[in-house]
Amino acid sequence: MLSFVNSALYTNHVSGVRARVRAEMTDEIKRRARLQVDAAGASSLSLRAISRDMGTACSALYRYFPSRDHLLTVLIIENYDALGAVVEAADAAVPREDLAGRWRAAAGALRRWAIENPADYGLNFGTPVPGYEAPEDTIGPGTRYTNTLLSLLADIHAAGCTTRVTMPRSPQLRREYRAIRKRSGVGVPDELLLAGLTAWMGVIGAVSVEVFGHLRNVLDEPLAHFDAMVSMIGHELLGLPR
Amino acid sequence: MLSFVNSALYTNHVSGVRARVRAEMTDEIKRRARLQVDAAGASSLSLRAISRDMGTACSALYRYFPSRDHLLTVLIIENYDALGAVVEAADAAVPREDLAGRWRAAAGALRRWAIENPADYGLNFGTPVPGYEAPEDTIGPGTRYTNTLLSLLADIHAAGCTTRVTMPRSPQLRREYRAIRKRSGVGVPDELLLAGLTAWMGVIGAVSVEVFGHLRNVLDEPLAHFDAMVSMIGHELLGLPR
DNA sequence: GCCGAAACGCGAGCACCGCTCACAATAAGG
DNA sequence: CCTTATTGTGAGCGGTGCTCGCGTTTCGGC
Repeated sequence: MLSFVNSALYTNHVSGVRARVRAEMTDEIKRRARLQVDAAGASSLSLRAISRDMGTACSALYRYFPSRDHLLTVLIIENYDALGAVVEAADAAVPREDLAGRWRAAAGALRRWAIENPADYGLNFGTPVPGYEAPEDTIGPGTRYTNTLLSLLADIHAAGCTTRVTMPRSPQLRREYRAIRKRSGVGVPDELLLAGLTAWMGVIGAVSVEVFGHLRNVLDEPLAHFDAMVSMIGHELLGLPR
Repeated sequence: MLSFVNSALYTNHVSGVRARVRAEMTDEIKRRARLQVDAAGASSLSLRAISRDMGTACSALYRYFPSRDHLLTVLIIENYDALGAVVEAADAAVPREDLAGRWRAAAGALRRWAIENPADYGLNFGTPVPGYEAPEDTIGPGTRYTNTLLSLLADIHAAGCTTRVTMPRSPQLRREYRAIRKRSGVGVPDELLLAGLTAWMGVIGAVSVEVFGHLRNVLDEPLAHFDAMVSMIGHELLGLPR
């Protein structure tokens, strides 16, 4: 998929009255789209409904977004950015040396954002739209919250925390981890990388299971369990002090 | 939502030619629906397309399924059943006393089913359809694969495996876990329950992250990491022998 | 075997959707 | 001022889920 954001059309010029009203229009469309997604899920986002609410012709919206999927892509990008912002802020609010507190804060912020924006979380972390398949524009912002977790992992390693986790004797897996280190620039040993990936997937799984409704007849108040799980993962897998 | 499966309409009588052709028709609709879901995702399941392929009027399908959502519900129930079957079979194929092997087999079977049926996995474990919200008919079959994991957890406890995991001093969480024990009838201690829930959520998270495409620029071959993670969780959290 | 009742298939139709296109109105810039 | 690019419009195409009245077919009890 081409990066429509930077194409000739759909580009806001830096100056001029027309550019300003165009930006306002774009924001208004996104705002109403987000309302619809939050109210009834991404699958029922309707450009016609937006145009009806705005009092314009439905075809006018295609001057701002080439298709419904592109509008969804913009929402996904903004979601990744918002999630990255809250995770970064939560991490930054804890003293650098309190590694366990930073881990708990980052994981808790991710969960809180998901609980407060379930439709947005579902849009980014749920079932992908069939023909859609994540355009290039999304992978950049998508790494923002994972970068926070990765640099936390690097700090954990730098602080000398030792994992109890051991690596299996798998050359293929060691090659994979080496590639991750190269791409991310985070030089943590294999054992800590395995622990960190497991911690990440555990948090994503816990949040997904809760937000997607699979805990309805299991836990009445999932927050207590989530906190216990995150603390436990930090101590048992990441080697953080209690 | 009412349990339409047992309503006066949509119920197959036990005898008669008409009942048989009705059952065949129902199966044919489900078969083609599953083909559509696997090909293009659940959101693009179209009763009209099914009727076109079958050469019948689209309104005729409503004699068999009251709505598109009810057809999806039936598919979800069958998915839970199929997943439960493969997890049970994988667990049953390992000697009872090989607890670590059973854990690896069950988790691996869940992942394999998800990889082989990504659209079905997304249907059951992904973003829920907005107005939909899991009717009562689904929670029964939905517990089948979790029951396998729960009884495995009970066997782990009965075998005397000791978890390193410790519980936080939270009366609320202990109350929640007591309720889980009561509902499930599995009498494992709080620490093992915390470890087991974490293990379950870790597996769901790992599978979701992979199936939903979030590992594309992270891991080339996620199987090796998944196996390492599952083994590590079994050893470090569930207290299983290596 | 007959006959009323239930189930069935059909086609038209309603309201909605994404998206396209020719056309008119409008604003920007040389 | 006037050309040119941008914007808004409304009709229209093909698609969707779903409803309803109609005629037909089959079942079950008498």
